[in-house]
Amino acid sequence: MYAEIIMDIASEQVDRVFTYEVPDGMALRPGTRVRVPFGPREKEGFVIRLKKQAGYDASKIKPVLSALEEYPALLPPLMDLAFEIKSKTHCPLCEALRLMLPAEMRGGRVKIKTQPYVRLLIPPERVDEAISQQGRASKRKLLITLLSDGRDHPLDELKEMIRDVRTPLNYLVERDMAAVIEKEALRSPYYGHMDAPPDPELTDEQREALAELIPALKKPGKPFLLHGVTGSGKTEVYIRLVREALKMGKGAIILVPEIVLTPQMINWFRSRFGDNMAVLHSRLSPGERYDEWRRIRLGQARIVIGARSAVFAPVENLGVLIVDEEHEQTYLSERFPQYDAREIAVSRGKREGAAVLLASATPSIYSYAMTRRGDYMLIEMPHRVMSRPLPRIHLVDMREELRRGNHSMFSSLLQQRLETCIADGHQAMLFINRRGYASSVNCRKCGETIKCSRCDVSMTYHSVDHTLRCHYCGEIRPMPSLCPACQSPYIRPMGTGTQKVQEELNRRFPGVGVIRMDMDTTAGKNAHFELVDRFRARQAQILLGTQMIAKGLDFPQVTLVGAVMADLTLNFPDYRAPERTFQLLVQVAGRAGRGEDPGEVVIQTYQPDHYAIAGAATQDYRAFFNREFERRKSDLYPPFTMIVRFLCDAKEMEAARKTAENLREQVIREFSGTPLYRRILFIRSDDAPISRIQDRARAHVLMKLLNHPDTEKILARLQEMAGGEYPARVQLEINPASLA
DNA sequence: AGCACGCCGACT
DNA sequence: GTCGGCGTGCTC
Repeated sequence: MYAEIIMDIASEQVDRVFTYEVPDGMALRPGTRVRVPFGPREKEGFVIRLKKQAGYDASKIKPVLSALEEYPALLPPLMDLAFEIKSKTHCPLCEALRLMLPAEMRGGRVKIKTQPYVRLLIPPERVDEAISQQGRASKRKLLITLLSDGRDHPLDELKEMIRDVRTPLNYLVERDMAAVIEKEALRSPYYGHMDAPPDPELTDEQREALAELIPALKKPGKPFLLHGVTGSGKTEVYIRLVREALKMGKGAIILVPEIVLTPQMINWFRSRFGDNMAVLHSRLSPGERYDEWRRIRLGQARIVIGARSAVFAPVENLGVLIVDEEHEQTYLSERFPQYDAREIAVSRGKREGAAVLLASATPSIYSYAMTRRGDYMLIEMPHRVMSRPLPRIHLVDMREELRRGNHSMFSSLLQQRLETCIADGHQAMLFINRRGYASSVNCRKCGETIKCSRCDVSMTYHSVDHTLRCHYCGEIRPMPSLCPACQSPYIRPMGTGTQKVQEELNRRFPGVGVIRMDMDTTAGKNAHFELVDRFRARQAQILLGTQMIAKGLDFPQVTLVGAVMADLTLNFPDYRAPERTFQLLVQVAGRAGRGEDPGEVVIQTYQPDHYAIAGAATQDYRAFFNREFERRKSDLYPPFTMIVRFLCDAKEMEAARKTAENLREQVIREFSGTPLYRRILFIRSDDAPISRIQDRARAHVLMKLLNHPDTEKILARLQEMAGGEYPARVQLEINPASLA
């Protein structure tokens, strides 16, 4: 018996099968990971296929050394999916296969899950003496007493019994009276069972949605797009659908955009499904991730909730794949191979006969367009649960405010509504999509803008520590007092960010608690949860933040939501700017009025007539879609075309530019005069909009290709070109999330 | 990806 | 005369 093996080496040069002999008695199946001799070394590889005939010079064939697991790590349908990804993105097969496994599984260093335990080092006969020596340090006495039973105690357990146990423990550890040791954890990482709340009564809309969805578990057809307004109870639909799948003995995968943003959803699922559920996301420790993956692979957990990469979770007999907030950018992988988790979900669902449900309050233009073409089935839930009204939305024209002499960042309406909200004891959320204090620092004399020395972007002023920061590379510099170019003292911060809004709030509403949530205040591992908890516990009346507060959060006490500068995203140089603006504003508005009291939203803008902003104010998705769809068609943007680019980066701009120019010429030379050339609507090479990031110069070749079956051939060739040798590093991006 | 083999400059 | 630069080429 022989096995065709792909080496676990990410290189095009070994991206082909190698034939090995399977020793007698070794049970191998396709998908099993193996250790094999490869050249002078040993390597890991994947069994792709078994065969009777070697089909290769028998004297050169070596035997498989061992299987790395007793079960195939790759399920057959996921292997097929890897082949599909390879053919779509033209990456080595090994790279596609790696997506299916937790990273820590590779390289032979399978981590063993450990947990800190505390052990007392004082001999039993001297314990009493030690206790009496602690004087009035009651926590130390208690700790020694607890540990004196001779057992090792889990640190977590001690933390629950003694508040701030770290202090007495450090004291004992420093004096060699106790030690913290890592032991293999025997429990699954679960916090025990949670009481399931009673099932809520379904609304008519939820019932109708389920009536369409549940039959698809038995007889899958086209993917579904569920368009349900914020607060319409989509999560309950997911739960019922998953429960039906379980009843049929099938598994489920639920993708969420960012785990930290959806703790509530996780809790809901955990309380309903308990240990039958696994969670996969980047904040798990490597050991936890591996354990969760194994629980799924071995069938102990049939339900998976996770971020993007969970679409590859090894669930057998998959019944349903759900993509929550399907319009989110996070479903596009930014690393290579670049994949779109939504596309994978659709493909995997079709391959494995599972129902696919994409859902959002603000569907992506792409997915909604698919329902118009009849490729996806549309389900609508236009009303909130408990007949709660959608919040009332006010648009404020900030140009008008300026004309009336109000030069501040708060319109008189927002100011007045904030006052009322605070006086009524309610809570408010303020949203501004820029962190820091100001967008840039400019000199009023010479016009100089202070830029980062390593990136071609203006630096942002941070008032807390009076520094300038680059949001691309993290460089921090003190704020200068003189213009670096002309030495004049007339430099000052321009624009508005979260910090400046906070300062203004403190001035206008002295004594009112403000919590600011942005990248700067959520750096720590749990900072995000702590801030959310503090706001929920009403320790502050105003939550101020960037887009991280726009989504998923559910604070019943919030009655007022303000978008301080709604135009910020609209002015991004990106064809998706209107789509993003609309989505963000609708999501932000959806944070208001989720409890008993009705909500109110104030959107401040300089472009109240823009269809993205006016559309968000009326919450009319369909009208927005129709308008945006027409614009995409007339301006030739996706989904009618594909935006493709070679991104070239190098130490020197000259190398990046030369590479880009070379690639552009190659493309033209290759296709001009062929029928394929008509598919290339546009090609040009240029410095990238951000021409330097982290001290790498960036140039690109931007192309627009007409969507057509032929286009595949062009992409395949472009992919090959990207793999060539150039003075700069080259990456081919297809419909990238950003063109920066 | 490694790691060999392989053909040209500065050292004992 | 030898050590070593890293340019092509192979790994079942």
